[in-house]
Amino acid sequence: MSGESSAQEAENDFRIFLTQYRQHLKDIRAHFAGQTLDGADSEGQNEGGDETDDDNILEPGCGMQAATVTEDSKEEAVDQDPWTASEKDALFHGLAVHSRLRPDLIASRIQTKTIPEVCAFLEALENAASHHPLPDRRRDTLLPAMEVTDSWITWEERQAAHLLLAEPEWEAYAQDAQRQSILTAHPEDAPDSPRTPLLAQWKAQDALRALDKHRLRAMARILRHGEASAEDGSPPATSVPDDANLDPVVRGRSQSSTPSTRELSPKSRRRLQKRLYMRRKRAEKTGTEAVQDEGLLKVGRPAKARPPPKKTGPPRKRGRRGSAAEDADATQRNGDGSEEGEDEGNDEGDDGEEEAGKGDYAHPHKGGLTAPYKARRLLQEAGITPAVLAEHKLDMFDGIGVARFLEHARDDGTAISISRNTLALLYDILYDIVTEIVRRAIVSREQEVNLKAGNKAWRVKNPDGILPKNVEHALEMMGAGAPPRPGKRKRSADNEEDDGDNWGDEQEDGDGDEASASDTQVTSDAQDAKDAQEAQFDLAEDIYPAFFRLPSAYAEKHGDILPDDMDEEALERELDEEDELDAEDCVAQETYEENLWLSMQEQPAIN
DNA sequence: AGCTCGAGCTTACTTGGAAG
DNA sequence: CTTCCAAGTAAGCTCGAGCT
Repeated sequence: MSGESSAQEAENDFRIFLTQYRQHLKDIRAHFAGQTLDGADSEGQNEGGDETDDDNILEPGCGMQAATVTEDSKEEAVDQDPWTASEKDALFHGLAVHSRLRPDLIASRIQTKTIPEVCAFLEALENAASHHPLPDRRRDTLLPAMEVTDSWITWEERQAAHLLLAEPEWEAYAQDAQRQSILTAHPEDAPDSPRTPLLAQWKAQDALRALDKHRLRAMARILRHGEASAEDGSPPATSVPDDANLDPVVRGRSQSSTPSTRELSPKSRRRLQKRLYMRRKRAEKTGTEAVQDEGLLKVGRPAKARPPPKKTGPPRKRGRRGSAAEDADATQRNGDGSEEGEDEGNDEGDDGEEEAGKGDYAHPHKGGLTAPYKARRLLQEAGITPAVLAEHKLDMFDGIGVARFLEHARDDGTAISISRNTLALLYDILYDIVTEIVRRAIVSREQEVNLKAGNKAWRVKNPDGILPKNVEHALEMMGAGAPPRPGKRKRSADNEEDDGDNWGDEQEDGDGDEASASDTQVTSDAQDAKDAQEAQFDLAEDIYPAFFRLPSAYAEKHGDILPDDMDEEALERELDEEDELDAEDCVAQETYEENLWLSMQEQPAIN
């Protein structure tokens, strides 16, 4: 057949897949919203239809306390905090989304109830259900799990690949349409039109949507500049200063800060001394004069002069080069202004390209802006400042570290990026975890201080301070072991012994020096390596381990799995039934897949 | 405190290829 | 042919760590 008809066929397949995919998406969203497939909310519906006549009793919105579930279960379910209607709503919502086996997830959804309280409520519900037995439901009335053949999976994979390509385009289109409608609602000539701030906001959003390694590095640079200006006490820059616009001398010393040596801490003083020493050594090596300014120098390779243009011939066309390229050019030239030996290069410049090969000049063939510079320029033009990054929750992670992770994430060298939303989500997760750790550490410390206050044998030096061991205790309570402490690379044997002794001492009366606890660490290299390896595979699940609750009905039957007086005939019968059910399921599966293939032949509704 | 080494980072240069 | 692009590379700076 012709390629045209096969293309049409593929397009039709994709439309069918899309219809199914959207339905599936809708179902999943309904599930997580706690709704049943027919769109009704899950209120009052327990899993497996556990309640029949009790709908009115267990209805979450009825405002009754859990203690009123049944008379018999009153004792178990009574607790100090009666369940409000909204809490019961949330509980049934959670039951629909998760299951009765995961009270931890349900409790986290309710937020105001603990796992034991949820367990007590579920127990009460089960007791209530046991007093109102359900009609015997045969297993063959339940829908089997459907297994499809490889050919269907291959077909779905193919369609999914198409979807993956098409989705970003659709999203962009939908967003454009939305923005256009907003702009239409706000005419430009209207007084106090929010168009300008909106456009600026959208530009920033677009610049930060997909963050590749270059943008991540540019972000890290912006944040670093922000921090540096904050430390200097200078007003925060509204945007990253463009080096090209700075005076070369100022730029060379842009990070210079010259505090008096006497004001410096011993650590800073030593750092400064080393810095100056290294400058002297480098100057000796190159035969130049060392810069004795205490501030930081401009890092990076110094720029060479460019050879002058040819005296004959037409002037070079510079039409398509952007202004930034001109700026970069200027940067490179200006950069040399502060360097030693620059004058010679300029003096000899009139000799033209003859001299270019001698190394005094840069190569006459000048490159354009490279990707890192373009990313930097893009963010600058979009008005990305540390405040904007903070607003988008992008100031938590080190951009360089994330960029390096992305670089190593794929072996095939494919360029990949990370979504702004993903980073913001990680920010939220980290925020939640750290908040919980801090909360538990404070509680741990308060309890410890209270306990010790009643006994004169204990001496608490700093009752308001949180100790590392409190944090470790908090981590233990959350099911995560204490992270490996940062180790030192090499220590002499005697030092290690000293540390070992101190470690024990400071564990006992560590109240005096909380901040320097990391100095007291002693772990063997092998242990460090092992811990590091374990830490590498830590996941969020390790922080919050799953809490399973086996319903009491299961626990009671535990002893009867293989009774001694087993009825062989009954067992045979049950196994035969099992086989029959399996056979029926297989037939159902085949029918199901046949229907799937048939549904492809129907023209789907295009939406 | 002086000195050395090396990692890590930034910046600019080089150069082959693509695009106009 | 000119201009632009971008990966790779060179050059320089800072700083941590460790030795003497």
